[in-house]
Amino acid sequence: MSQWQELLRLNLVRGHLSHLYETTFPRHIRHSLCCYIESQDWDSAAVDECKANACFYALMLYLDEQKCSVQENNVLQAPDFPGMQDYLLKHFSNEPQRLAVVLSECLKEEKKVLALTSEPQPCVSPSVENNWSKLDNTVSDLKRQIMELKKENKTLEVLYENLDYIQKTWLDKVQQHTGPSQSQALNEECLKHTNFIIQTKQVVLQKVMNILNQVAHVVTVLVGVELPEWKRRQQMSCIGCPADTSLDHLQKWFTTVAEVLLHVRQQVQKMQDQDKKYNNSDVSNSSEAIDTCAQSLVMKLLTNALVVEKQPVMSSLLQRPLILKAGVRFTATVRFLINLPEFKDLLKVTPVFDKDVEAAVKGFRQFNFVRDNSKRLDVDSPGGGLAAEFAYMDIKRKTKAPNEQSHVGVCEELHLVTFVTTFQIAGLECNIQVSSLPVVVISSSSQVCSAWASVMWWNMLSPSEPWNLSLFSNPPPLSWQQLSQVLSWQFLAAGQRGLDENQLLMLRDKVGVDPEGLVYWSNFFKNESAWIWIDGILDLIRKYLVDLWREGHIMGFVSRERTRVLLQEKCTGTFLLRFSESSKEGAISFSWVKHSNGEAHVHAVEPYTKKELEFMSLPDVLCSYSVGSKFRKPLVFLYPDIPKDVAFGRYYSSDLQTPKQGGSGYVDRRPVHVSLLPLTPHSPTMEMNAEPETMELEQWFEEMISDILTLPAPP
Amino acid sequence: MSQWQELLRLNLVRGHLSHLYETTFPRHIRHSLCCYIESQDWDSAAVDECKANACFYALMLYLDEQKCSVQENNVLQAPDFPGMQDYLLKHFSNEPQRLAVVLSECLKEEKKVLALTSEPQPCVSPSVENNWSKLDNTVSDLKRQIMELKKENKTLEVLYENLDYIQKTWLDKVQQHTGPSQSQALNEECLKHTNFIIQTKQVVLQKVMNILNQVAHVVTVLVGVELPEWKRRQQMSCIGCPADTSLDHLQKWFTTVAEVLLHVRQQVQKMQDQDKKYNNSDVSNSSEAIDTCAQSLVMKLLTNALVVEKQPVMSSLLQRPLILKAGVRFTATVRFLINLPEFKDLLKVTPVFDKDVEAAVKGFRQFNFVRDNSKRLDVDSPGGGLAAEFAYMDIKRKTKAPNEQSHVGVCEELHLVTFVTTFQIAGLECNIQVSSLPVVVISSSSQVCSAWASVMWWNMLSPSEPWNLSLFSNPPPLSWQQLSQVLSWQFLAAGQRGLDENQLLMLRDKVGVDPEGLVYWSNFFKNESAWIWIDGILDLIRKYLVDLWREGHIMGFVSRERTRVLLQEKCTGTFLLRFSESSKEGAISFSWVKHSNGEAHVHAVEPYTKKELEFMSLPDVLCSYSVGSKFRKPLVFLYPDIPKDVAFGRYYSSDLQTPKQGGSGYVDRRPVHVSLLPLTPHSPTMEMNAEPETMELEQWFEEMISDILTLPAPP
DNA sequence: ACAGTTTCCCGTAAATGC
DNA sequence: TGCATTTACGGGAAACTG
Repeated sequence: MSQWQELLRLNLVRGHLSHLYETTFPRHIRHSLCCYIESQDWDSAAVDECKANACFYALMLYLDEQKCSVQENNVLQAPDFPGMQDYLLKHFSNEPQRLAVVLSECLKEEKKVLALTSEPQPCVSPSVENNWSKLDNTVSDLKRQIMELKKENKTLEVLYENLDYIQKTWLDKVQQHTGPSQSQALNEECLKHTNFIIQTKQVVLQKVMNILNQVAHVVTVLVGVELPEWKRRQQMSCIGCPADTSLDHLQKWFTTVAEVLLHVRQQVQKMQDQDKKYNNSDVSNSSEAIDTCAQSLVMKLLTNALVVEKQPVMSSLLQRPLILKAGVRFTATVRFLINLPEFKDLLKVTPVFDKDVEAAVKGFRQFNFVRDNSKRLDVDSPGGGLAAEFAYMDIKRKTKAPNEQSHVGVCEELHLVTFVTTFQIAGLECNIQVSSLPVVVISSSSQVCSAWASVMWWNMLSPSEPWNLSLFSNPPPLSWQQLSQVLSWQFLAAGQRGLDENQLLMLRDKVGVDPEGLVYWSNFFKNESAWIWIDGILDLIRKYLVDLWREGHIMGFVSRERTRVLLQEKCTGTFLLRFSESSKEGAISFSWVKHSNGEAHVHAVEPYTKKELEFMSLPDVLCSYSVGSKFRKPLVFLYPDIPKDVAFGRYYSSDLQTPKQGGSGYVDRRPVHVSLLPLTPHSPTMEMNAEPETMELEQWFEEMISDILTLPAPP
Repeated sequence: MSQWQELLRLNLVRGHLSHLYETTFPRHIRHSLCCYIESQDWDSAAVDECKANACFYALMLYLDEQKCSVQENNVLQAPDFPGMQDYLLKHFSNEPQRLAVVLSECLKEEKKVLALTSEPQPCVSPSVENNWSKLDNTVSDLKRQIMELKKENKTLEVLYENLDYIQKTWLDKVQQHTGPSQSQALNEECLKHTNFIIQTKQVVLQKVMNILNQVAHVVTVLVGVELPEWKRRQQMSCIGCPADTSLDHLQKWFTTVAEVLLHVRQQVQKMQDQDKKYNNSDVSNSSEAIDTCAQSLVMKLLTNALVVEKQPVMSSLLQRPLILKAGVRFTATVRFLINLPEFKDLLKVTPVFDKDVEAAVKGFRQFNFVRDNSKRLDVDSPGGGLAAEFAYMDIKRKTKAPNEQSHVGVCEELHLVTFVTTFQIAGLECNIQVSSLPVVVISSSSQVCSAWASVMWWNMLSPSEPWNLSLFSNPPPLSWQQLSQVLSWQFLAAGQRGLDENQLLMLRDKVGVDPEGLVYWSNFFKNESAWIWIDGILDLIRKYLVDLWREGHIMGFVSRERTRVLLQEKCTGTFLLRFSESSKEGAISFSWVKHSNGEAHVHAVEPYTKKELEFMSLPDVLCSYSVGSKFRKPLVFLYPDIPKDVAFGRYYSSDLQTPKQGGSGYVDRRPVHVSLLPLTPHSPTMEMNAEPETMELEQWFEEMISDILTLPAPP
């Protein structure tokens, strides 16, 4: 199977990948030519113009062939090869290398997605899928069984009724109108029938018990395995893990099993009624035991059926759930997994803040909801399940209690939103509730960074209920393994690409890992912390560098020293992008190498801050950056050897070379960033700030000559 | 009298002028050398380096002379001529022309301030000052009179007592121990005394009436002229007029007159008491009439003594009072002009929103204060008067009434803050109140612009109470005369410089003035209005251009056409700064002239917005702006002929030519704005974007040669 | 549909508490 | 005093509402 087909099979062409094919390369071409594309070595072609040309023309040839082969068959049903060829010629014939870069990139991204999926971690693995289809089968089989049983029971009922009718209407008549022997025969016949019925009933009861046993097992699996696993997946998803948090399967299983159980109880009830009606007491006991059993299973299912489908989240911080700001609205969705008509509009759910939590004891601040947020679970259109979105919740701090004296910071306090409901169904009184994951309550958006550190830390540490809300009064360490995982997710969430080995190694040094591979909360988050620095960079990426980060053009986390080592072996003009280690606000710099007099000099530009990138995108900076009074361009190849314009060209704003004549009558202008190179450390300091690089004279004469040649002749 | 002395006499060296001498030139030098400085032609020197040098050395010589002449007298009491010389040498010996520019500028500014003051408008004119000293005299004379009268009354009282004592103790004794004739003589003597007393009393009463008459006149002047005039000055000051709003004089007059009146009443009371005591009823009538008269004068004074010293203003919009935002705190100060000990802590003042205003009738929105803002008037330290600052007021909108349906916009609704107080003094029950000027209530800061338009318009139109709060349901027009005045004030407030004739002419065209010289509210403020555009520019000046605007380097309001006309007669490289007419957000552009092939081409750069100036100050832009691939600098002289660096040099940031080596290890960089000049309209369009200006080749060769010569020699 | 108006809320700065 | 936390509010945008 081709890589593409595998992706399609697992339904992985979505999100980031889907976006990639919306913006950089037509998905339909990737689809139609999947095998051919995967057979070519785009990676080499991306860095070798000759190879790129060769690949491009090979592709054109291939398309020619396809066109021919199609014409022999049916033109209409075949892929639109001529269209594809047109597209490729139009977009890439002038720069085949860009095609190579794009396709190499796409294939790499696909591989990455496939790799992610096959990781055993909290993503859905094939073995899980296997379990799921087994459960699917089991559950549908249970439904089939109960439906059959229902039919049998119906038959039984008919038999009963017939027998009863016969006994009641004919037995007397026969006795009156015929002899006792015939009456005796009839009686015996009836008795035979009765016995048959009783036997059948025993069989049916046996079947019911059989079903119940199976149901009990399924319920155990659902409540004990599948639901906790979903909750863990949701938990990980909250902190950025690309996990499947769909409730479709669970809802189907819960619904069907509940349906089966309700049917069971209904049938048992019927049989008990029959028994009463016909004064059979022989089976009552066992049927009652069955009902009790069914009832307890129903209760088990019901009490676990209420789930927080979407954890509390503020609309402005969708990527960072579980952070609530006092006085600002947040949203949460609750779903009842048993989607049966009898529950429609039955459940009125009320959110309660810190229900049963003895806040005062812990010394936490206390909050409550400002208004009544109760909602009835109604059928939501897309999924068709019973859900309610609590969209206008906000909390307010209670006037401070005197003993409210916490020894943890506000972002280390953990609170709960609990959803409570009470209802009757099938004679059962239900009081059920479900809590959100612990939330952090802040009062200013400047605390989001700290709050998110808590959320990540806590969720990595606490895989299952019951939660320890005082975890941060003595926070356990996290293994670097775990921390690097969650950090990578942050970058995946912010910039659609995680962190690679080298980047993580650099971060490992920054964060401070103890010899046992553990990271301590105080090191990670408290003063001078690595996290504040990382979060600044995440924000930088989110706002200004998504494209470049997604495409992997930002090495980013690489030390100054390593930058020097990497660059000095490359040719003059090679550069790389790295995040400033000194700025807490998130800033990006570039370093480039210049060889002169046999020495390699690596320079780094003053980092660009968010404020500056607001004005001029990084690609534009890279495009126009100049050095010295002659405005030479020192940036040529993105490390290792990608021509600058190949990597960033598509993100340049309309070029300076073609001034727009917008009719406004104004002369267009653009900012260009210029540096005077400082004197290189090894050369003796000169008095004047003359151009320190003597090599330049030669280069400059070349430029001059070429400029003179291209100038229009003087009149 | 020298210009400087005139300024000092009128106490005009404050505000903008004072600031000027804090930042650009030492005030003490200006002061000590005032006549000499005013005798030189700095204006010519500012644009002629030779003259500037000459002036500088002449000044040095003058100082030398002064030094010598001083040494003959007393060194300690003379101005510090050596210090001045040191200062001037240190700061200007390298650039005498800058001294000329600075002094020329200063003298111009001084002239401007003098001119402003002598305008008849709402500023304090000499004739007014004259009136004030007259009032001063009248009032102190009144006080002198009443004090004298008090003494006389005291004497009178002693006489009375003596007489009484004699009559009561001696008359009987004399009758008993001596003969009736002696008794008769004594009786006659007493009668004579009594008559004398009665006569004296008449005279005193006459004097009292005389005083009262004078007081009545003063009260009429105070309440009818001075107070309304102060209120009008305050009103104009609110909308930017540089008027004197000090209450010192009024407070002094009110206080003294009230004191006089209270003394009058006290004395009259005393006399009435005497009359009662000694059973004289002959003067009672007239003294009672006097008291009634005094009482009514006191009441007239009291009811007018409460004033809003500082109109309601939000702390974040100090330059724009009378705009209140619901839910945001604002401040107002109330003063009681009668600063007598008996009023201390007596007045509890309560602010009420829209008191007695039938809001519902007009359909205006209704508001009220959130908390009780009552305050007692206490002695404020600086002025020593009775005042209270209401600092934490904020208002909230009432739940909307059903008939609340206004046909004017929210910024056209006018509301009042009324300050109410009730107290007893000298047996009088007083209910007095004073209202602020009408305020505009907004709900979002985006409405400030519109609200300020209303405030300006309204205050220009309504010189005195009673206010018409529904003025905007049918807003009268404003004369261009008035509007241009208030517009100029806005620029004075925002950038410490008003608008000149030419700028106003350009604005006149923008605003749209009808043939009768009237401007209509709907034209000025409503859709596509001039005001929104102007306000954007005010904001631009306030935030980024105060210095340049203050110094008059921004022509600003000048049409594109006029720019062309002005510039084409100047030499290549002459430029001027003008505000973009197309941007509603406030943006500034520069236009420059270039002569080539005998034709003058005037170019204008794409305007710079606030967002861009946030990054790079306009002087830096002007300094670094370059054109073409060779980065030529097209800006040389600020119109008419000020060298660029003379005008803007002191505002350049640290120069690109001297890269800072901050030890950070990063290469410093700076943005430079670059344009490719479009092809000039008259030359035929060329295919490639080669340099269109052929003149450049020659210039470029020159540059090249000079560059080669200054390069370090190759190794 | 739409404009005038209000609400919402981030991000920063200042105030407050501890 | 210094830090942690909360409050204030401009400014931009979304939401409301006639």
